[in-house]
Amino acid sequence: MDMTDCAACPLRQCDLFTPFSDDELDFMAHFKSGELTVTKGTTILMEGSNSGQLFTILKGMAIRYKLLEDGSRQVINFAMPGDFLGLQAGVMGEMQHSVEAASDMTLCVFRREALWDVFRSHPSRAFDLTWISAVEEHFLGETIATLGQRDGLQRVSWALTRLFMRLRAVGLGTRKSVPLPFRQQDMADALGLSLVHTNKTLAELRQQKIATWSKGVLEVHDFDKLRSTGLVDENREAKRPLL
Amino acid sequence: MDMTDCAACPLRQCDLFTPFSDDELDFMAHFKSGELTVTKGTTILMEGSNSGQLFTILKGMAIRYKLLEDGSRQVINFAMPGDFLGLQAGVMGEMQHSVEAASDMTLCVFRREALWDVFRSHPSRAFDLTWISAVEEHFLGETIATLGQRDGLQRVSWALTRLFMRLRAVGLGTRKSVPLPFRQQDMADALGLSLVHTNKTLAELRQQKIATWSKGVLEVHDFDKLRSTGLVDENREAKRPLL
DNA sequence: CGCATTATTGAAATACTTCAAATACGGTGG
DNA sequence: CCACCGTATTTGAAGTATTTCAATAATGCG
Repeated sequence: MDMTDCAACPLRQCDLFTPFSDDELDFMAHFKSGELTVTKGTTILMEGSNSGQLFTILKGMAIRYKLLEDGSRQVINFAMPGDFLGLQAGVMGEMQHSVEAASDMTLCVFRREALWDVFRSHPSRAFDLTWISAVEEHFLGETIATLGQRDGLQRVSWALTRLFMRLRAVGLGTRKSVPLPFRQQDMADALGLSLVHTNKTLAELRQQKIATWSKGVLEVHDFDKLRSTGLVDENREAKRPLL
Repeated sequence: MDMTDCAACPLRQCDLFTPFSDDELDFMAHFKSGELTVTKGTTILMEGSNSGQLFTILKGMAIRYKLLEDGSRQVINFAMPGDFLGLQAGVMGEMQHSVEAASDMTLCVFRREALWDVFRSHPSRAFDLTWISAVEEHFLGETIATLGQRDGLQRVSWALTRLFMRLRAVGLGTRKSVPLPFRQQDMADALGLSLVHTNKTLAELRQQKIATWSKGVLEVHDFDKLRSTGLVDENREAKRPLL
């Protein structure tokens, strides 16, 4: 099988993540049951379903979202390489949101039953799982603060700043640009803004030579301006575990 | 010491929570290091701090919030009896939000080091911790959807519905009313609305004889109307673990 | 009783939405 | 390689929910 060896996993190199011990590495290789390749548009996990699998994103990006009763869609966040998918169904028995591939993707697949083994036999990795969950909570809290307290320009700047920082941290793009394969509609649904307003706000950032997002690529011309407009604080992201 | 025995803990009776096995009960009693009583207004946990303690709320309610760079405040959510506080600092090493008592409270206190014991020696309880974290994530996702997609009346109705359901589930209040010791400003900061608009929206719910929130008590006159206005679906809350 | 905090109400200002239509883009088949 | 079609982006203009400003009334605490 043409499967990336965990030992050779490029994500391990990113200093966004805490390093693996040899033991942990062994276990991950055992935990891993395969690799999945999906094309843009594929639904990876479905709200209400109880997938038998858990994933870590190796390549590509995805959209986590909820559909509301009235047909509108809320994008919860954007998932990137290194992100873990399916933990909710793993512990609660049911996904609370759907996940759709925004680009072609490669995913590391774990059997759900293996989750029990983690808790029974690898307490430090179980701890890491909870850690990952706590990190997720932290970002959701920040999102709530953004939707609740910031205006359109601040929201868009916040989102672009965070995406840029995260993508750079996993080694994507160049010094001032990163791939960003979403539609403006996705961004609008993430920020609770209308498509039209999102578009006009992006136009303003472009016109002010702060950032340009076009054809799937985000170019940041003035990072500090973008960051301060989005009210994102300067200090670097804390390390977190990778599964 | 005048401390509630875990075996006698009234929260265990609520069918919102999964039942305890005798083993689990034993462990919890061991895990518990004391009880804390605080008065309204006390800051229990502080953003950026690394508290040595974890808590389960036994009595009273609290506000989880973040202060933003520009001075505004976002209330992340309201914490009620049965909620677990401090897990973020426990695993990530630092709180990402503050927690302040909205009424006089009684808290069950756990030593932070005990968290390690849980993962090392009690895998099923460790699993529950992750479960609790996943439940938290679920609610934050729902909050994001509310702030992003719903208008003022829907937001207020959503919040009152959830609070009412949750408080009833932990045995508080009567059939149609529950204690709700927050200020309108707290609700406004939670929903991303101005105080004035929140007030006018509450006035409308009152005038329409749907719900009245006054002097720390929420009376729900037409639950189904409130629920449907807030676009909350009918199915009952899934059980979750209690720590 | 008096003071500080919280709730209430009216009116003006505005950020954002909705509607509508034009333009650009990307992929497909001829 | 070009023509075509569906999807995504862009722009203008009118409408509206919500904010902000400002002032009064009620509540609760020492």
